[in-house]
Amino acid sequence: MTQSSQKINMADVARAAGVSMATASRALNNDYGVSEATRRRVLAVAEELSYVVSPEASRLAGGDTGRVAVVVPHISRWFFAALLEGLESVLRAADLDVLLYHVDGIEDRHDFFHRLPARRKVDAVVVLAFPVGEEEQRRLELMGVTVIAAGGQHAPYPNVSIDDETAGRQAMDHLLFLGHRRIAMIAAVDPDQPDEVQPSGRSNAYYAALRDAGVPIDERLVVTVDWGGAQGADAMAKLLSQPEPPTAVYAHSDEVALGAIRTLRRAGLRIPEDMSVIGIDDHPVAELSDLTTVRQPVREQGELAGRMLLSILGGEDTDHDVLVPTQLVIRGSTAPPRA
Amino acid sequence: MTQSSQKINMADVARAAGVSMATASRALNNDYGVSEATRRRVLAVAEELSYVVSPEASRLAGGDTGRVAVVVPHISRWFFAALLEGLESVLRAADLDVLLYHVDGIEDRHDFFHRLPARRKVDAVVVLAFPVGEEEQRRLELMGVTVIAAGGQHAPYPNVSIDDETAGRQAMDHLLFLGHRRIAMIAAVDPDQPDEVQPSGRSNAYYAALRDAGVPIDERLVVTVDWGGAQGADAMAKLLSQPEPPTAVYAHSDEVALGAIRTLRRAGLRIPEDMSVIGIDDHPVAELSDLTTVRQPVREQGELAGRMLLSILGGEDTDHDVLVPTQLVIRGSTAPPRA
DNA sequence: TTCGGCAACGGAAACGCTTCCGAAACCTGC
DNA sequence: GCAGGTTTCGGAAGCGTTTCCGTTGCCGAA
Repeated sequence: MTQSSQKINMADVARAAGVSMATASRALNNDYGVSEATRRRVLAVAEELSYVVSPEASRLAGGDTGRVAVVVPHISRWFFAALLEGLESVLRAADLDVLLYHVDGIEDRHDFFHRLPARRKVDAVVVLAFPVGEEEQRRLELMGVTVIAAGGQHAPYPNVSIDDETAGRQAMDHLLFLGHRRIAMIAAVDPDQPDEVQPSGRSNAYYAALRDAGVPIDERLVVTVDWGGAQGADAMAKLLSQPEPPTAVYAHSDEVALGAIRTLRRAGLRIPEDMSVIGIDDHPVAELSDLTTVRQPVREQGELAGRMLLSILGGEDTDHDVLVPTQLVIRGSTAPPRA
Repeated sequence: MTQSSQKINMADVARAAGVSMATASRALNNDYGVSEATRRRVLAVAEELSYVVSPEASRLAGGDTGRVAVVVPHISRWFFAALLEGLESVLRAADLDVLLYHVDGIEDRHDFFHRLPARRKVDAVVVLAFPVGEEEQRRLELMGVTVIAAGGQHAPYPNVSIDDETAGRQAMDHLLFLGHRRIAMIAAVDPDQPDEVQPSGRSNAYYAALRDAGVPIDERLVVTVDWGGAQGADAMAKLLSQPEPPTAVYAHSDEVALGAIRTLRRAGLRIPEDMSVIGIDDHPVAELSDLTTVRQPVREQGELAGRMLLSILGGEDTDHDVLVPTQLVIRGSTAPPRA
């Protein structure tokens, strides 16, 4: 049994290597002031004894925790998961551990900011894709650590995200360019977020695009639903029940768009002949469903946020806000309206 | 500024409450041997001073770390994310912190088991949905902590998962019941996993079901691809290029099935009239795509694993293996073959 | 009144490291 | 050969808790 290895500490290693603990510590941490020969010897002994420093003791004595808290409102939705994946990869590459905090729903969220379970446990916190309210900011401040954000909007912290309004414009302009004039919008809101802080760039884009195109706005063509495919399906039904349905639908996300498509299919309508549909995100299934969309690089945003954090932690200056570009991806769900 | 709160330690609290550190510690930890009045006083002072114990110091002196490592091969795939979500929710409810380790690809995986970055940092590790090789088991043992698994197969650890073979049988039996005889299988393997440890329950089900139904096996109807929608699409194309294509397709997962459907649509074939398609998992988009599938409760598996871990950590006995039931969900992608 | 027992509490020794500071050993150029 | 500088290294003081023992004070029983 290697059970005994549990009890080995730095003193043992130092003794076995014939050096003091001070030197052993420096060697193990690749610190300055140890000859190459000594370092190698210490490292060899450590390896031999299968020794690893106790993070607890190390942190108690030394400085930072080597951990960062990541706060996410959802895990199993692709967007959030992809963001997390990108972030985790760069943080772990930098030997930072990721503490995952899923704030599931408004109550859980309140609890998180109130109890601050990550307090004293991390060097930084990354807020993933949700807007932080003012009171919540004040709570976060109590932690006294660096905070950055990714994937969200209007964050008061250093932030990487896309420009939602631009993305929305790319989608709308595509539909307009194809000749559509009766364009509906299925706006999606996250029921888990307080209303006041909901970003609205994707909605703004709708109105701005129509205005710029000189198309009058018909509020009956705007449906707001909770985020999700099923809700998108319902919204589409609502749109189809109107006396003068749209010829195209702009959905705030691909999932919502897919829901809309299901309704259209069930109604016997063909896509894109009878109705054009466009989403945002470029969710993996968008490609499988031949859905035209606006792509945003999600994993990259996570990675970028990770690098941003690393450099802030390293004391470097960085851009406060990084905007990553989005891009129209034309597939088979959009076409000019029937003449 | 509450900056000063950073420096407060238990000694300060003890002093302010007029007790010794020993008592303060006991009060803060709800330990035995403190009068109710004293405890309340200490708690009040702590709250007042906005004090929280230093986890590092606490762990150094005391026992466990209050953390558990979760190892996942993928994050942005729905199945893994949902599993993680369930697990995280119960662990965090039990005040355990979740350390996330994404082993991305075979190299990263090797590195993880070799360096054991979670060593000495956690009380337990949860292996999420991937088979652990023998050498890897040996490495894990070095950590000297509890290990459990979820969502995977044949784990040598306490485990919660579905019975893949049963799930596969449910899918196959449905197709057979509908009258299909030429049934193809699109088998999916994870390119990130070593071949030897790939579970094959879903494949076994295919052969067993056909055998039991007295249908001769045609190996040309079996296509094995890497996991993923695009690969499913390719596989379907391969199947369609045969002189005598199948009348139904059994895909190892919904994503793969969706890929197959895209190919079928592009080929102008109707589903289910010209071809039945069935998947496994009940991915959220399966509903949106009207895909018949075999549902497995994913989040629940994560939660179950969490509870299992909790009771093991609590010293209780638990079932070593928990199998959660799967269920056929009939939607619009399957029908009897054309006469 | 005395004494055993118990609840409440305090002193102080770990826990395993990092790092300040000083000492020793080595090198350089003259 | 030596002053002065540069490395390399060791001693030891923390870091902020938990917990083992002991002590004190109080109560009821003898």
